[in-house]
Amino acid sequence: MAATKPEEIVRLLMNLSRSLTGYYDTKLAELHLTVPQAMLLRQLGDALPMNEAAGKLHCDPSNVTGIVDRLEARGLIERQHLATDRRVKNLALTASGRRMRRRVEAILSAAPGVSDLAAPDQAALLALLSRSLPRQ
Amino acid sequence: MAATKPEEIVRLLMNLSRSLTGYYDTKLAELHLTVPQAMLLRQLGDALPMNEAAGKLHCDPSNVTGIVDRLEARGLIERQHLATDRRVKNLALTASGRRMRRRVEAILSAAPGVSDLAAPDQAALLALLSRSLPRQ
DNA sequence: TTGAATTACTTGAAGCTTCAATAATCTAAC
DNA sequence: GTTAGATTATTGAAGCTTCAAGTAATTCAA
Repeated sequence: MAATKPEEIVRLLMNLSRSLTGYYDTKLAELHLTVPQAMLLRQLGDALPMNEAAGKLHCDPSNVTGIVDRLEARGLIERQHLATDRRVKNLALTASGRRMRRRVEAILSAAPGVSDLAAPDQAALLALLSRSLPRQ
Repeated sequence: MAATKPEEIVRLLMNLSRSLTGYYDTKLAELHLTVPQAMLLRQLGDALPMNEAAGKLHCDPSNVTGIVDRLEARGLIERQHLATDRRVKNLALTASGRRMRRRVEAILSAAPGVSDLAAPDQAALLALLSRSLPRQ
């Protein structure tokens, strides 16, 4: 039997990732939310400095500014100045943001395809993925 | 033992995907190429209508226009009008594009993390991923 | 043959992403 | 206390991405 080409694994991995993102994108569109907006809402169980939000989202802090602008314009979150450090702006959900976050969580907790695997296969996949992840 | 949460698998999947893309991005930056530009070059073993290039890249045709603009400006590819159907523009590598494509292939064929798995584990991962991919 | 659909590509708007540069604030060393 | 250096958030530029709309060319049917 021929050796598995890592290249082929990468191809499948990217396809699956694109497929999942596409699913979330479609579901979230019903709420008029984008994937990055939903990812940010998900992190806001507790108020969070923009700074730390960028860390959770694995993106540049300057990126958070725009996402927050749009969520704030819709009244889903608000920037709160921190009294102890006036550079920092805490992101906090509004009442309507809290309701939206519950709907977002329901959508993001689904995993079409992956959840169809039998439990032992899911465990195996989890193990293999975590061993493929460099560092941490 | 608690059931594996599909959500956790998705998280790892996205992380691995981001990690791989980050690796390619860094390596390609040395060639002053972006990941989408490299992905397009990789497809151009033979000349291809922009149309079909969009299909291979799983993206909107309008997206190809901009990527091609930039690669063409650097003299790596060229648009060739098809005589038999003057709507179609074939994308073809220039001589310098062919050299660049070889360097791109060397970079994209690497799979850090994944390639460190033992052969049987790679085979298992391949199988699990392909079974997680919805349809076909 | 001509008029209506279809197809290929492009453009513009909106949003995401990164990087580099900037303003405001804070910390620490002097 | 003042100043030099870090840190937080923002802005602007460049590129990617999608969708909607537009143009040019082709196909097909009446």
